[in-house]
Amino acid sequence: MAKAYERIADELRADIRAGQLQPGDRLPAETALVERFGRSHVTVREALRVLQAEGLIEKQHGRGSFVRRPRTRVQRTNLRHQWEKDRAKESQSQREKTGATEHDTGLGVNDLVFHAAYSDTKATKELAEVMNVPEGTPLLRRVYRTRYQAERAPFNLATSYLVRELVEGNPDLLDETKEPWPGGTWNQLSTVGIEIDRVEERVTARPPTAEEAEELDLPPGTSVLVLRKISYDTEGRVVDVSDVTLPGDRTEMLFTTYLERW
Amino acid sequence: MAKAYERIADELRADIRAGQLQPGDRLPAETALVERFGRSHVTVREALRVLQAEGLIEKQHGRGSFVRRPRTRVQRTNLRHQWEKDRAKESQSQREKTGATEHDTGLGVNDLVFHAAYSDTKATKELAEVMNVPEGTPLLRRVYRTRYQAERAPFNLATSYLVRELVEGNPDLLDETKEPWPGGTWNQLSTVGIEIDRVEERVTARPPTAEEAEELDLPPGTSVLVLRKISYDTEGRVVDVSDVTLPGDRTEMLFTTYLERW
DNA sequence: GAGTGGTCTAGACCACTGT
DNA sequence: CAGTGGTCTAGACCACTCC
Repeated sequence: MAKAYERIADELRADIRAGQLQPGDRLPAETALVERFGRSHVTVREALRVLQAEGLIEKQHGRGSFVRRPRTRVQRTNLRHQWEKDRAKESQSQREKTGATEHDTGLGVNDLVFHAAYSDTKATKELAEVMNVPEGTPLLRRVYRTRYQAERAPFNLATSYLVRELVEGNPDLLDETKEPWPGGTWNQLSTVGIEIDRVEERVTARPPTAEEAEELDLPPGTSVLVLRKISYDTEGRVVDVSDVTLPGDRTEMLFTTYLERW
Repeated sequence: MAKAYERIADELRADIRAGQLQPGDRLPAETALVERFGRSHVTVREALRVLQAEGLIEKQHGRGSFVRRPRTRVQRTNLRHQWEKDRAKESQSQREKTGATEHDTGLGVNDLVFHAAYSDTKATKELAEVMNVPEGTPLLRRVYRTRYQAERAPFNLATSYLVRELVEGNPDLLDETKEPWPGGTWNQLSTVGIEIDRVEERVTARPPTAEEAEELDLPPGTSVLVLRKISYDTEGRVVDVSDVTLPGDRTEMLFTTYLERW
């Protein structure tokens, strides 16, 4: 015999898949479902919880439960790296016009709110290994939050680590008030003679931590994409390690790989 | 005043983060927690559910709740595409020795169990758009399941779509009993004169559907990585579209992008 | 205030695991 | 069998939204 909450969930799921309940539609109230299925409040809520975990519905306190609509996606492509590198060599006025995020989203500079905070830190064992420097090497940590002007929550959380010694030749690079820097990190690095040669990006997925869910305003039933980006310069040194957390339900990452011809 | 289940979750979470509860450790029994916090069974379970959704703990019916250990990861890199293309031109005996999955996982051919099923289908509107063919174009659908010999559940679900007209010149390509094909799809395509030129991969993350959780044996509190791989040949045609579902907690995707020098 | 979902209780019984 | 987590009830009250 199937469990009661599963039968309820199955029936509602079928209604959604069949289109009897359309995206945006409100589900019957919990009290109505209690009536309809002859089960307790707790059991009905368990069924809704299953659907919520599948990302099929969204609950809104005081309003109701709704069939979820797909969120508009932000695409992030690895073609941006070449674009960023090219941009780093352009004139100041040209560079001021647009940033990498605008490139990805198609939005104007004025639609986005940008926040940066710099701090000094030392390489942990794990970071030291990735960056190929001794443990304890002084690093510059830069924390970024970017959000749409119209929304409260940022749409990504980014932390970048630079080797302090490599960048302190230009004091402006240690000054967070210079952000947002026209031309981005790769222009910053070019001022101290560093040219990026290749980028490695490692992608995994997991449910958000409590803190991430809070900060990114993620509803239950969503995942985050975790991206670690490692930038190598032309001498093979690791010059930047960035950890980026992106909402899984609104981010699409696009990677293009070109192959050698036969 | 904080909610009771949140206070319980916070306390247990702190214990885990502080290392008082190590990965693999069993948490106190629910009845013990009911005692300790002076709350009802339901409330304690709500707290554990929060931790489970964060992927911090794993519940095992009849045994207890345990602090989760990180799962061993499978890395999937885009360098494999060049590797696969190179391999497609090697001798039959050379190609038989190893497959792309073994390349990724470092395992031998004998550690893996491979299953393939072919069927005929027609391009849906969505697929037709991606493949740049008319809606209804005959396609060959190929469904793959790959798993470790020692485990029940496959570690990915893959579906590939080929334009039937492009491949039917070689009847062997329509025969699922020829799988696993030494040298993989790109060798198969080379037998009908197709050379792959570039690969686009789109990555998103979301919670598993009920069916995926079932088939991949995913515990609650995990996400899936969804990969759509589109292969273009040297004439710019889309020759393969593959949809792959990967467990987020054991898959790391690595993409390397090379840049032009200044 | 009416209607919605959210939290909580005290208790019962079921299902699974290990001895 | 004892001990674990899983399901379920009937009811109370709280918190939020909207009119």
